[in-house]
Amino acid sequence: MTDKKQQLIQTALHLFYTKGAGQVGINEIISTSGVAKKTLYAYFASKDDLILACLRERHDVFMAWLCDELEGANDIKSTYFQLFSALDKWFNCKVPSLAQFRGCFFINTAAEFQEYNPDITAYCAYHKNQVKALLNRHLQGGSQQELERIFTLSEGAIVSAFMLKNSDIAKSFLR
Amino acid sequence: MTDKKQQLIQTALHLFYTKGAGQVGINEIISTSGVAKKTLYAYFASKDDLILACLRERHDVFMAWLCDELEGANDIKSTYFQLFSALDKWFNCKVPSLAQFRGCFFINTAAEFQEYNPDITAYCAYHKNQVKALLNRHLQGGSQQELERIFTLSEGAIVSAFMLKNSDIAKSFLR
DNA sequence: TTTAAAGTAGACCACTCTGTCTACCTACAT
DNA sequence: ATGTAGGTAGACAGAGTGGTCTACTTTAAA
Repeated sequence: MTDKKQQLIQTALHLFYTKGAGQVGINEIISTSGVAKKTLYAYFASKDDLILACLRERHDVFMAWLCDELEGANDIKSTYFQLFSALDKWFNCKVPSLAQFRGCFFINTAAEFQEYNPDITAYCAYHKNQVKALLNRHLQGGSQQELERIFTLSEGAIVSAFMLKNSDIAKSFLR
Repeated sequence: MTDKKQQLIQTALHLFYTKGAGQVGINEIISTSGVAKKTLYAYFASKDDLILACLRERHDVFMAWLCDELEGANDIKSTYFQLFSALDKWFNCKVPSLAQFRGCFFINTAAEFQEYNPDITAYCAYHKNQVKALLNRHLQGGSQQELERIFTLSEGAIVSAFMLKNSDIAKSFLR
């Protein structure tokens, strides 16, 4: 992984996440990153290809963070508590690696691309399934219903925190 | 409200909802609706203005439907049951007035526009608050926590049904 | 010192987009 | 009958898009 490639991914991810992938043009990415357009197209076949790379990058960072936050949780109660404690930190911008909270990058991107680019929406779905699988690993012996409930509640919290600018919503599930 | 104006709103809403507002151009709207471009700009100041009109239209239709579905619910249990029964019908495309399920129009649109157009995101937030207020009216005497829980769970269900193409998710909260 | 790989700057192409404008066409009330 | 309001068709401007290409520069290994 070259220096320039990483530089492009970092810059693009930041812009895509804060403004929405559709609102950010290639020219903005190259001028912000200071990398030439030719170099961008040497590493990425298209803008969509770059978006996919950003989704993968975000997925890796997000999963690493969430894995860490859920460490040690081994039943419904502890998983539930640690999950919403983690979300609360995220919503209140206390997790530097996730950048300033602007909702879920995958939900936002999937909403923009709908079925225009199936690869992108498929990757967004993949991410959500991975999160769900991680939760399932911690809910040892928990029912499928419990998993569905905790996952869906966290999805709703992310969306609500973003749309209603209610960054303290996760707290209401901690009591 | 003129004939042509309604025609434009209906056509635009359908296209915006199924493809995403950003993916639909003015030219597609006029050619699909059979209304001249000049007429469109006689009724709407800009594309964003038309999007706002579509959000308002969708809000009216959606609230009328939800109001109806929640009729008679007067405690936590009945509200919860009627809400998720309604969502299940929506997800499985059994509500003609809401058109084929493609997630929440307001969440999708807010995700696309982020802060690029504050009027649009503000209206999307307004819609969610109205839904929440409606639920609150049915949860007579219910705690704020119960309201937050049921609202957030339904938001999560809408997002999950769309992203994971899991149209039966609402059923798992009925048992 | 030479050579090749990797990068830069930015002109350029073909296309799309929103929004404006001209020219013409009804329908109908006065 | 004529004027007016409301409509159509579509050319057009101006800005912006993703992506390609040429020409030049830097870097570093052989």
